[in-house]
Amino acid sequence: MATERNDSSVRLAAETWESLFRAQVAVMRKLQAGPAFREVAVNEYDVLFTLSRCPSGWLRLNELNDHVLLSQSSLSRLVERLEKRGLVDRMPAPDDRRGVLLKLTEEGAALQKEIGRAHVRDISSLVGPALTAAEQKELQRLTEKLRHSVGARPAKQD
Amino acid sequence: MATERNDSSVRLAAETWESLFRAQVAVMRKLQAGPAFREVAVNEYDVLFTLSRCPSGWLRLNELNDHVLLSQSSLSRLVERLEKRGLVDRMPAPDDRRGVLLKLTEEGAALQKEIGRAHVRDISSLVGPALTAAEQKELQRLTEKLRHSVGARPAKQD
DNA sequence: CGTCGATACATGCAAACGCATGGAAATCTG
DNA sequence: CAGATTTCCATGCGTTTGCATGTATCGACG
Repeated sequence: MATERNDSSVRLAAETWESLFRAQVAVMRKLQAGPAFREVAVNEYDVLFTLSRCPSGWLRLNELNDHVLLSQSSLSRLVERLEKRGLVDRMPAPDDRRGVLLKLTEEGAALQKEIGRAHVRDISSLVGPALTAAEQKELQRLTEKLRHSVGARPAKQD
Repeated sequence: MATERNDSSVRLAAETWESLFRAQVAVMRKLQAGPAFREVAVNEYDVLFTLSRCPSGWLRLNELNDHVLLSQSSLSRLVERLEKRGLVDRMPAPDDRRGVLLKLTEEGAALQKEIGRAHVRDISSLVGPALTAAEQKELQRLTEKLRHSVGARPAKQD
């Protein structure tokens, strides 16, 4: 019975998603317009950011692809560009010779920090005035819960 | 003092945004993979959807652009494609001859409904199990609040 | 050990995108 | 009302993206 859903609950889920999506669009639009994304595109920064948050420093291309809204081939070429710009280093994975490990270069880490600072400031100036601290915490909790539930699910039955 | 923000509040806002963004990515990834978006891309469906929700039926290209995360030129060409496929009608705006009015054709409206149904089902199967009804309502409230606050703001000072 | 399917990444190619710009119409200014 | 400025949409052009496919490696199985 948990999987059975009536009209109103289906409608609620759809409206919730649409609201989340539109909010994301609205915020993203402002962020993109800011000066922080002159040098690197949003997807590129996203990759740099994800690499910067990786504890070991090295990350598989594969795993990176789970965090970014890009196809495998596009990510492959995006990383290729970042490498040519000297922002990331590549290395064949030691335990799986199909795999590729990625790591920020010094320059890449520096650029990420620099853009990250401006980025965070922009975000704060958008989100800060919109929601109280408690509301932000609650929004964070709900979106994390949503993400984990969605990510854990093994896709949808065909 | 309302505009002054300390480190922890800046960090909270950034973490909140990242969580929202990642949740959006996770859900969008699943939605894109579904069979609903074989015929039309997400951006294209978004346009059809927005037009379907327009009370008068006709919508300015200009206003449409506020809802979609696309540049003006890309939207222009996207609409051009939809027109060639017979999904939307164009018409010069009567009161402003620079403007263009858009409306779904019968076929476009039918396609939007068909895809919309599948889309809503997919969303429900992702969001429904993740959050309780109360949580979904709260998430909707918070994201709406965020969107309105961000949208109302006249962009950022340069 | 050899074969077969699955997985990880790269690449050819057409489609879609953003930036810069163009032209036409509206609006502002003196 | 003439000229300057702004707004709205279209278009040229180089870049980025996704799909389909290719190549190499891994893991499973007889």
